[in-house]
Order: sequence, then C-alpha cells, then structure tokens
Amino acid sequence: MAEKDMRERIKEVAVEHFNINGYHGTTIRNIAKDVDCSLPMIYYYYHNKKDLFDEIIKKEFFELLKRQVSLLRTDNIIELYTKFVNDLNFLSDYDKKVYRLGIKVYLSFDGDEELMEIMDEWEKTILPRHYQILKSHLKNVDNDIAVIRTLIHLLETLIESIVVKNRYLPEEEIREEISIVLRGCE
Amino acid sequence: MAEKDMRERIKEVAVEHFNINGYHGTTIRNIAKDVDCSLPMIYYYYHNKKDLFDEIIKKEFFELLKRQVSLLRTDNIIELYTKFVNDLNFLSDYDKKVYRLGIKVYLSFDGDEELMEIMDEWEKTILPRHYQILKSHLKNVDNDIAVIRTLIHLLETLIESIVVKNRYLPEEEIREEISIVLRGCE
DNA sequence: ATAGTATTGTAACGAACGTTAGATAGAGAG
DNA sequence: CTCTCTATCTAACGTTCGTTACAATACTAT
Repeated sequence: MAEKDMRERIKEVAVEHFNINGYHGTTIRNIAKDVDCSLPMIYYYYHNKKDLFDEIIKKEFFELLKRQVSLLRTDNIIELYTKFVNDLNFLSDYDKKVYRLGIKVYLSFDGDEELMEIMDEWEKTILPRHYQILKSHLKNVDNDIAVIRTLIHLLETLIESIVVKNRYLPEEEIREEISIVLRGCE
Repeated sequence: MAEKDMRERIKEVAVEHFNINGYHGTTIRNIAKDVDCSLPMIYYYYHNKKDLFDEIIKKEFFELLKRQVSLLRTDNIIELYTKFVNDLNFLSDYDKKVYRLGIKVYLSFDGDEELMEIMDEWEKTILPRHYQILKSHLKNVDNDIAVIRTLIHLLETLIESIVVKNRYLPEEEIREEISIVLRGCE
C-alpha cells in the first residue's frame, strides 16, 4: 500500500534537493534522511541517482508543460498570454520546483547531454506553436515573425521571474508588458 | 616569474570547469589536471575551493559588467541598446563563460547565500539605471515605467540567449526586437 | 498457519573528494 | 658557496560519496 506513497515522497524530496543543491550537490543520503527512510530504499524504487533525476525532468516537467499548454483557450489574445503567465503565480510549490528544475536543464545549467537534446527538440516547437496561435491576429503587422520572437523572449523572462526567482508578478504588470509587445495587433 | 601566469591559468581552467559541471560537480583534482600542475598548487594561490569560486564571481564577473556598461554612449537610444546586446556576441570565450557563471549565480542556480545577496543588491540598481538613460526619450509615453520594465525583461532573455545558450544573435534581429518594445518613443 | 513475495533495514565496499603536512627544487643575496 | 625564500611536488589524512550484498520484516494468497 505504501509503495506509491514512498515512491512519490522520494521524488518530492528529490525535487527539493536537486533544486537547492543541483545534481552533484544532492546526495542520496540526504534525500533518504528527509524522506525518513533507509538509504537503499531509493535504489529499490529508482535504478540510481541519474534515473531519479531523469524521471523528474522527462516525466514531471514535460507533463507539467503539457498541462499548462492545454489550459489555453483563445478568446482575446492578450488575455490568453496574460493568463498563461499569471497562472504560474499559483502553481503548487512542488510544480514550481519541477518547473524551475526544468528551466535549469533547459539552460544547460544541470543535467547531461541526453536531457539537453530533449530540451533542444522541445525548444524547436515553441515558435511554430505561437505562430499558429498568433498568425490570424497579426495580419496587418508587417514584421510579424519579429513580434512573435519578441513575445517569446518576453514570456521567457516573465516565466523565469516567477518560477526561477520565485517572485510574484502582478497580473496587471504581466498584461502591461504583453500589451506593449503586441501593441497594434488585431 | 610564473606566479601571475599560474594563478591566472588556474582561474581560467576553473571558470571552464565551474561552467560545465557547477560548483559541486567541479573537483580541485580535475582543475589541477587541466592546468597540468599538482593538486596543492591550487591551495597555494587560493585559500580553498569556495575562495576560487568567489573570486570569479566577485571580481571577474562584476568587473566584466562594469566594463560592459562603461562602453555605452548615448546617441540614438535603439542603437545604444542594440550595440549593448550585440557586443556580447563578440565577447572572448573566457568572458562569456564568466558572464554565464554570473547569470547562473544570479538565478541562484549555483553559489551560496552570500553571493545571492550581492546579486540582489546589484539587481536593485538595474531599473534606476535604465530609467536614467531612457527618461528623456519617454516624455510622450504614458506607461513609461512599464516600457522600461519590458525592455529590461527583453534584454535579459537576449543576453541569456547569447551568453548562456551560446547562440549568435544577428544584430538585425536584436534591433528589431528592441524597436518593437521601444516603438513610439522619442 | 504457512509459503512466498514485496518492502524495508543494517552494514559495508571501493572510489573520489577537499584539504594538509612536509619534502624538494630553484633563484637571488651575502 | 651557503643561506633564505618562493614555488612546486609527493603522499597521505579523514570524510563522504554512490552503490550493493544480504538480512529482516510485513503483507498476501493459499
């Protein structure tokens, strides 16, 4: 009965430790201590340290991203992006840490080559996806691709502020900044 | 005679290692191996591992920032910021790695509490500094503070692209994006 | 109740870590 | 030539790391 619990608890604590100390700074012993279990328990549920780290990125992080994207409903385009960013303010602590860890790997500040390649693949999908969302609203804008690129760059910093630096970004400020970039569209 | 050389060589190699493997992933032994000197040499010039890391951030990184800022001459405001970002493309490999390491600490992905506080202090100076540069150009803009905030956020991602992700950003793209945010000013 | 499987624990392995004690080599001064 | 001081080395210390062999317990099905 405790299987699922224990496995999840280990992962939760691991997310915390990897976040604070990075991959190399995190020790299996410290994770076990915080989970309040013996050291080999972690090897019972995860093949090794790297396996534990990989599961957090490959499964938890990308599932979180998908969940986040699926919430998008297109009415007003500025409200769409404002909501997208603002929702991050209210992510659970666990999700925020998973997100933060994902960004850390995305910036190749942690993880290995294999995870970096996965991130690169994912990054390539970003521009086309936003182009799909925005193209109909940018008919009368000449440099539409540049606007989309700028928006993506802005979103990246806003996300980092909330998730990485752990700041609270007021919805009104988010809306202001997105409006400045998308000013004159639709 | 070789004193200055050896000390600098150790620091250069250390920057490389801290960049790739992070603080905890970097070992004094591997640094010594790449410098091609014995292990205690590093302790001859630096008090310990943390002292070596601290010198890179406290001295090298902040001196690089100051050097970068001092190059700014205000003629056209869009050209000013375009040049500021574009110059990063042509930073030496060493400076780029120092910059990258600084950003890593800035995002609290590495380093300790003490270095984080230094970064926080520095971050507080960013908005006022840009306000000083931009205020005269934003007389006829209503939400001037929001524009400055947006610009700072955009700059942050552009810098990260070049320095952290090690991409080359064409000058024209940089100018385009900055123009979109500063559109309508002056 | 018991056999068998799933879960957890104790204790240890070898390797690698940060750091230091102490020896050695080389150059300049007298 | 010898003394001194700086720069460098060899060798080791104690600690902690990831990982595993193996014993003990708890649960489940018969």
